[in-house]
Amino acid sequence: MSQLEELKLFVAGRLRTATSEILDVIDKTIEAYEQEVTRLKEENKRHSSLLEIILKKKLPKKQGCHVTNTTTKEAAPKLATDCSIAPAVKEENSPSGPSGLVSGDNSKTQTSTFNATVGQQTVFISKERLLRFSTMENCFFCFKQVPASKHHLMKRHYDIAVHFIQDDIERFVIPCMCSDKVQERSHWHCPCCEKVLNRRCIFKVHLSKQHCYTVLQTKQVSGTHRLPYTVMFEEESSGLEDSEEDEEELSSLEQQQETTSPLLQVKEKAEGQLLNVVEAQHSGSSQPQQHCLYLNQDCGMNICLNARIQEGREVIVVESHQDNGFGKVFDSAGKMQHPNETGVVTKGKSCSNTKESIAKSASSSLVDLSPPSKKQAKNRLADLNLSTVTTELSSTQNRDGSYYCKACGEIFHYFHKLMTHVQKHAGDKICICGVCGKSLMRSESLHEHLQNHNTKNVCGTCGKRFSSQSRLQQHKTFHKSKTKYKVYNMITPGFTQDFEKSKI
DNA sequence: TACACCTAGACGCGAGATAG
DNA sequence: CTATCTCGCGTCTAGGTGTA
Repeated sequence: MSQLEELKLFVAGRLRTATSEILDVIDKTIEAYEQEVTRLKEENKRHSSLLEIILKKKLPKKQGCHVTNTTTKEAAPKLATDCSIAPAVKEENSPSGPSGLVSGDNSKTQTSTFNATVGQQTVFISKERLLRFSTMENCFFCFKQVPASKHHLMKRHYDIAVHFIQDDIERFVIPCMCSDKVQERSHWHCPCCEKVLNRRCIFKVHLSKQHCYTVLQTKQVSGTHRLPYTVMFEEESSGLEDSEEDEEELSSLEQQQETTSPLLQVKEKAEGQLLNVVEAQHSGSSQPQQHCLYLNQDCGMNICLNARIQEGREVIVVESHQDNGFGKVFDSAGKMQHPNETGVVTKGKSCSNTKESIAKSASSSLVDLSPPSKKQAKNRLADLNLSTVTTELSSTQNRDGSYYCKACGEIFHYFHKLMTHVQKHAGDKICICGVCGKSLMRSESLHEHLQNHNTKNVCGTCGKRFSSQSRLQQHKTFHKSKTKYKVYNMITPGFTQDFEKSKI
């Protein structure tokens, strides 16, 4: 037997051994997996029956107590039939919690399509549902290896969740750090359109505008107000371990509800006072007033929208304060320039071969910048940049009518968008603010920037200036939410501890 | 047809909060 | 104290619409 044959036999033997070992491990894994599935099936059944008991016997009596309670009451029957809700939402309703992800029974109904990379849910209807993911193993929602402790889930996920109302049910979406992560940051999975958004505010706007959901302020959600009646619900939810114990708890909970009903009256009274105070704060403001505690988001998002619609576009007049040097603009030669009445000083420069000639003409143009009309200034800007750029980085129209940039090949459906794009290849800023001298890429950006100098967009609370009315409105909602909590604390001192650590 | 404008979203930065 | 994270904001980008 040659050495080659011996080697073959040796390798074959090793391969057989390795294969058998691998198969053993797989068998064991499958066996353990099946056991887990069986256990979870039983657990699911138990939880389902328990949920039925709770829904039948307990929750109808709590109607009108609190949002947290009504959500659970309505959640099961509604979610079961609501086809408009994303798979993740349906999955959330399953009592199996995190274990449901591997449950064979639930595999059909819980196929989460919106987050294929992880298959996890990020939409919940109660805090307790989220806390079922609590484990000392790695957090299910974090990309990094972090133990999913209760504290972690609360601090890193629940506390910054986005709460919204869908079909009269309060839900919340937690941020996750799954493999869909955007720039190593937490992000948000839209439960409706599967879109991944990387900013909380963007996600809230997305929910509000794209899906017309009522987005609640973070600190105004029912789960955050840790009144006794919400604690009551927590106890109820935490008792989902054993049906017998649950029956006992249900009876005790009924007793608790009776004892806490005066607290509910106090809370309703407090809400009434709160609304009065809030309305008083709104008086004198042009913003629409809101009359519902749980429509606070309307004070923010929706009011913001209304304001944008109602507000006419403002004419910006930029004043150049040359006495103190503020607003002075200098050309490349150090010569002071006078911005035109639009606050725009065009700076002609190109990366082309004709750089010198263009710079020359640009320089002369700058000197000659007597205040022409805005349109003239724009035309000059176009003369200085676009025409030059197009000669150097000329673009071509495709047969289908679209345009593409010869420099990078990027395709545009609109010619003017191509022209804007081409400016990037010129490699220089083209617009300079006549007030502060800041250079910006585009005239639209400059227009937005100029509103920083507009005294109209000043926050009355903190005095901050903003680039646009919408930004100011967005900022005002920040103050508004804080104000409400101050009021809330005054009315119901019991809340103080919860909000002491907030930004108030 | 060119331009202004609106809108949604991305991106970067600084400030502040918080966990370790 | 430091690293990490979120948030608010300014700016940029691109799709789309209205209008002169």
